[in-house]
Amino acid sequence: MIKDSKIPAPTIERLALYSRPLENLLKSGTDLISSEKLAYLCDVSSAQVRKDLAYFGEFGIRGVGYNTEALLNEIKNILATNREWTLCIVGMGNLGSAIVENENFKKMGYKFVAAFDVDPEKIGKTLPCGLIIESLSKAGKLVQSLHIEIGVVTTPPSGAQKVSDLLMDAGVKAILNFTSFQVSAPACCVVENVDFTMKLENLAYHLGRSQSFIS
Amino acid sequence: MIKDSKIPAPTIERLALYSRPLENLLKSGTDLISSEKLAYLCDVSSAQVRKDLAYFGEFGIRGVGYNTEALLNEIKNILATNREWTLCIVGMGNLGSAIVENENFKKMGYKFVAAFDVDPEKIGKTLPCGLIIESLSKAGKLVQSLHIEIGVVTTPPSGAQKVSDLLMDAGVKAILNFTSFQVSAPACCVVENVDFTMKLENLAYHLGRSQSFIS
DNA sequence: GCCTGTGAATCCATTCACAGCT
DNA sequence: AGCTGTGAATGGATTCACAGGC
Repeated sequence: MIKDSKIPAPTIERLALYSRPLENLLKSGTDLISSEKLAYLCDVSSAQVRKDLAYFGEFGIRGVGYNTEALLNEIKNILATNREWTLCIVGMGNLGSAIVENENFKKMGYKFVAAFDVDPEKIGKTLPCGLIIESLSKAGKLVQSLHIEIGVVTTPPSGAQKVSDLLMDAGVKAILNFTSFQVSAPACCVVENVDFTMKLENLAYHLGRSQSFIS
Repeated sequence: MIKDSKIPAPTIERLALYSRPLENLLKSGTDLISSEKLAYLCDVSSAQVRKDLAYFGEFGIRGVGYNTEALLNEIKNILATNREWTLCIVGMGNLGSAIVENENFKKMGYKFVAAFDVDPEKIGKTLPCGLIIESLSKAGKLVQSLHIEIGVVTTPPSGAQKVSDLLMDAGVKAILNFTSFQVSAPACCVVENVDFTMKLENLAYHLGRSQSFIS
């Protein structure tokens, strides 16, 4: 199904991007879409859309466009988002709680089956979603018995690497890290770091520059 | 202070990255750092560190390295994070609430001065941080009177563009968008889209591929 | 005529390798 | 000797432009 080995990382990110408007188009009954239109909806170039898709096959019809539903299915298949994934989360502060409760994740097939913390105050409490907060010391066993595939880290930054290592040792194959500490991992695992204070610093940079033009 | 116009976007992102370990090094009393060491801590190449910094000036001493404190200050100055920024947030669901409460933001100088929602159930409620949730209809006036510079959007995706437009019309110069809808903006404004379900899809892609090697 | 798929050309970012300073 | 700063070389990704099929 997949043509060949080396696909640019930005291409993968954009596939996820493309799937968003496709989902909407499908609901609204639009069953045909051109690269031009999809590109517009995602704020990229049409050549980019065509090239990205061409890495994985020939999904379109020349002179016509892409079938919305078929294309969306292909993308989901490529991204492996047409199945359920089993996750756990460590660090049940404000952010962690918000993330487990997020209905969107569940809708998209990301299912939290365990929540951990080290704070004795929190351990044992039941979350609105029904999960009971477990001691982090149980993570090793639960990752195995519940076949947890992805670990989400929302601890303070100082604990991020240790927690990630613990989860990966226990068998987790991917880490989604929300702390400001850049987590590293062996080649067998994948890590995504999502530090959103970094995004704010980016905004600050641009604002700072445009303001200095005025003064 | 800044050498010239076109600086690569990845460079800006990495400056924020560099500031994290520098902050720690400063606290631990390390007052000298080489590009090699800093690179190691951030998981990039030392040439990359030097090139990134060289866009903005000559901060190091040949044969010696960089002064930790001076370098951190330069970076903060470049990113314009050595001052306070005034923010508001729209959409007080789980995620929105978690973000306003985030102590880290405040510590870094990002100060929320208003929180909005459209849900009459939520309007008027007081948040733990002390802010009262206001009706979105008051956003126009409050953005002006409180000199709000950055708007954070944590609404459902369907409302993201409308809310962003409203905030930008009112005078906000930057949007941090947490919804899955890709918000676009006029040239005078900056938008950062932080869709973390996209990060999960990325992980799923890699996991899906490595599993298909086994089967 | 219209729109996809794709080699070729272009653009951009990273890495190399070394000159220059301490 | 050690480490920065930087032109030159390399490697990737995006855009161009058009051939191929509807």
